Amino acid sequence: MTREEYANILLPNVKYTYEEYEKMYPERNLKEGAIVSRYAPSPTGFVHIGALLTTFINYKMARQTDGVFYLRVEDTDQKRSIDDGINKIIEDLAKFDIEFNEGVTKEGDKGNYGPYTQSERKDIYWAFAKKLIAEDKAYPCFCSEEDNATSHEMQVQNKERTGYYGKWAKCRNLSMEEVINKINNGEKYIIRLKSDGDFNKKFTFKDLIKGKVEFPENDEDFVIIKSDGLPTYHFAHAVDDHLMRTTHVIRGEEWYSSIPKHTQLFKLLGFKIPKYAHISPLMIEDNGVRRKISKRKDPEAAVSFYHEKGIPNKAIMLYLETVANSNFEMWLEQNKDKDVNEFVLDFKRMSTGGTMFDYDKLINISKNYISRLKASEVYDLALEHARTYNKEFAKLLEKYREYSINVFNIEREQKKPRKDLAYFSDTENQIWYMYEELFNDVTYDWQNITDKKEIELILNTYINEYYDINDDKQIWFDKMKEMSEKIGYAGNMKDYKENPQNYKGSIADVSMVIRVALTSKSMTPDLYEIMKLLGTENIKKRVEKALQV
RNA sequence: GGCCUGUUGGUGAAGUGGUUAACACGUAUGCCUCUCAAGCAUAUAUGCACGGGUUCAAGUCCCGUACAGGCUACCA
Repeated sequence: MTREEYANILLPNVKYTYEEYEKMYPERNLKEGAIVSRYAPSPTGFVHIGALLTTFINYKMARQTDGVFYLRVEDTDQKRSIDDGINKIIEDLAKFDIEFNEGVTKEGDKGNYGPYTQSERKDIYWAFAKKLIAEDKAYPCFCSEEDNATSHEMQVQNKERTGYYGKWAKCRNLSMEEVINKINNGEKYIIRLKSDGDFNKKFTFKDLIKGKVEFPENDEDFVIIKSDGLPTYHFAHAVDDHLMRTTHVIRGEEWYSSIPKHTQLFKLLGFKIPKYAHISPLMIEDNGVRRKISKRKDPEAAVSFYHEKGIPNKAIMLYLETVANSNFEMWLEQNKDKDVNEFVLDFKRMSTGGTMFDYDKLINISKNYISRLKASEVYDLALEHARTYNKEFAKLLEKYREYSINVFNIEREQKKPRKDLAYFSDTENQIWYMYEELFNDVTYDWQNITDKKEIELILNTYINEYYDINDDKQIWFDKMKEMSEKIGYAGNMKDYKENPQNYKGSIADVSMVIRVALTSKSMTPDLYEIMKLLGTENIKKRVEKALQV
């Protein structure tokens, strides 16, 4: 029996040979330096912030080099897969403007390197597994779970390294005849790699982010084909990334330790080793302990958390970009007029340790981002958020579209726009008083001036003698000064601070009374602009209402 | 237990052997034709985890310790 025949018995009914597959998926014809990268999730239907970071880096690297970014579904673990999970992932990523130019789409596969779903590539994996068996670089293993558990226990007891290697690799030296006999007896088997590595030998490896490192060679005969016939991650990674002609494998740090396995597999398969970049995880502080952000424990791990909070997706991307390359912030500062996409991401500037997830920073970025938008854009985003999370308020926004846009425009179109809205779940809280419908059960906190007579004096004097909707801002302010002085208040803060005993208070106190009467709040944006929008009728109504209290 | 990696202010970080350790966030105070926000100004590090060593000179190179993270599955 030749080794080819033997391989055929172990992995029967394979349609094509590995040589044929190699021909089917030729080298890509891309310009020098173009990066082919991918996002390869398990279809769990859930994108978390760490995955989004990794995906973004993959996407951006391909894009900035005119390369290819594709989506591959890693569903070799059927237990973890969720129906429709991949569609959810595609939708979520689209919200962040992450789009694929190849791979799985909602309408099926796109591109010439498919199928892009691992469960549909069984024949391909088998073809390459056969090659390894024929070359005596892989072998069937009949060990049961219990066998392995026993070995593991003994290894722990003897303080030896755990794993299926060396003398623990019981099936490694089975002869072809012994194997055939076992198969004829109906024994189940998996395929393991016949490792040629020596744990006591080291090799150096260069990671694009972490730099040069030494690893011991892999001597474990790890599984490449599982009992369900599907490949393990390791094997699928080697075969797929080779055949799909991936140039850069950019993935989470949890894979870093698998480098000895992966490079060995590529070599044994005769593949060119791709470049690797391992991204350090996003960390979170939990009771004084830093740990990797976790989907299960941390609400902020789920991308949906930010959606609910109303942090714009673009702001999240800006934050992730600063996490990826901290000089991005400085670049933004110096290139305000340029498109964000012009920023070039650099592996060398990525953090080698875990980055603490900085929520305050995210909020700050979001606040700045929103402040640079046009009022109509803010309106659109606010409405979109309200439609899902605050339906009543959404109705108001829709009913008063133009008016609402004007509200969002207060102190916006100026060189230093106002920055008080950081996320859209806060919208109503920020502007509710601008809507008559919501201005019902208000209470007034008059701050410094508590005497009712004074309040009446200020409001009446203002409405009857000074207020005119047609005043421009300067006149409006001059009048405020004039009135303050007339009724015994300092017209400007300097005078008041110099001789407080000469006045009942200052223009600030007078303005405050008007502000509270009109909005019921002591902190608002520019009073003049608010009044302009409220209009004479509402202003009079609100003053009356305030006087009745 | 083993194998890798990391450790600069409250946080993210710049820094790759040589003056007073960038910058941003946060915090505090002050300034401003009204409040708040913004803006501006100022302040905010027991000398870069700790202990040794190399060097004329070390966050910056070497060794050890501590702490943290990842991996150590027929999961990805």
